[in-house]
Amino acid sequence: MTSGARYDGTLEDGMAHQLRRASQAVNASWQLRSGDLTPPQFAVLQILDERGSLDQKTLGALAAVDRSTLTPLLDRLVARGLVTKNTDPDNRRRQLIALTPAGRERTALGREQAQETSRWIEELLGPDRLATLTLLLRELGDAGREQ
Amino acid sequence: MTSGARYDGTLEDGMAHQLRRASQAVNASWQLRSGDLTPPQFAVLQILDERGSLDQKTLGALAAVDRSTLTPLLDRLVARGLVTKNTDPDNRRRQLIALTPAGRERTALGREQAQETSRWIEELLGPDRLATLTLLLRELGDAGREQ
DNA sequence: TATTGTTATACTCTATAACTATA
DNA sequence: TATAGTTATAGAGTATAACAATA
Repeated sequence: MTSGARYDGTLEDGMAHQLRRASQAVNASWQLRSGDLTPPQFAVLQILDERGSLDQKTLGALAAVDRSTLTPLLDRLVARGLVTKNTDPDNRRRQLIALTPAGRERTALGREQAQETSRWIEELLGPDRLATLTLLLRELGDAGREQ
Repeated sequence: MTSGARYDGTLEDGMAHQLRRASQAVNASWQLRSGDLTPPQFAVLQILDERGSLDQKTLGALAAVDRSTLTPLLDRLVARGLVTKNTDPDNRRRQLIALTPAGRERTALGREQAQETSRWIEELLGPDRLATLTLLLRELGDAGREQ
C-alpha cells in the first residue's frame, strides 16, 4: 500500500473512501457493543436525552437526518417502546418526540457502549490524536451545512 | 440536506456520529461533481485502473466491499459498460473483472472530480491538517481489518 | 401560501445464509 | 472438503417528489 499523507490522486488518499473505511471500523466496534442501535438511531436518542422533547424538524437538523428518513427511523423506535410521538397542542402540524423511561435507560447504556468504542480508538491513536481527529471531523461536518 | 438548528457539539463523544456527519459533507461534495458514481463504485474503478484485471475476492478486499455487495455493484457497472466480467480460464471459479475503455475514461474523470473535492477540503482545513486527517483515518481504517 | 410531517418510490449499501459450480 | 461467486432475503440509510393537514 502507499504511504505518505499528501493527496496525490491515488485511491488511498481519496477522502470519501477513507471516511468509509474508518466508518466501517468504528461502526463494527460500535455495533459489536450496541447490538441493536444504528449510529443515527443512537444520535436521535442522545439528543432527546440531552435536550428533552423536540419536534421532528429540530431533531432531524441536530441529528443530521433527512425528514423523510426520520419518519421511519422514529417509527422503529416507537415500535420498540423507546420514544413517544405526540401532536403538539400549540401547533398541530408538529409532532413532539420524547424518550420513554425505557428509552432513557437504553440511552444511558448506549453512552457506556460508545465510551468503550471511544476507549478503543484512544488506545489506538492516543488521546491527543483522538482529540485532533474529533476536531477535524467536526469542522468537516460543520462545513457540510454551509456547502 | 438538512437545515435549521445548528450542531452545537453536544455529541462530542460519539465517533460514529462524527464520521457520519463528515461523510455526509464529503459525499455531498463528491456527488455534486461525480453525479453518477457512489464512493464504493469509484473505489472499485480506481483499483482496477491502478492494478489491472482482478478477481472479485481480491477486488472486494481492496475496496472494502463484502462479496455479496460486490456482485450487484459490479452488475451495475457492467450494465453501464464500465467494466467486464470474464471467467478465469485457469480457475473457472474466478471471475476476472476489468475496465473497459469507457471505464478508464470515467475513472480519469472521476479522479479529477475527486481532486476538486480534495481541494475544497484543503481550503477548509489547510494542507497540514488535511494530511493529518488522512493519516488518522487510514490508521482507523487499517485497525478495522485487524479487529 | 408556507410549514410540518407522511407517504410513495427508488436506489444503494450492508450482511448472513443457503446454494451452485469448480477445485 | 474447501473456495469463488451468486442468489435470496432482510434491514436500514439516502433522497426527491407528491401529498395532507395545519398555520
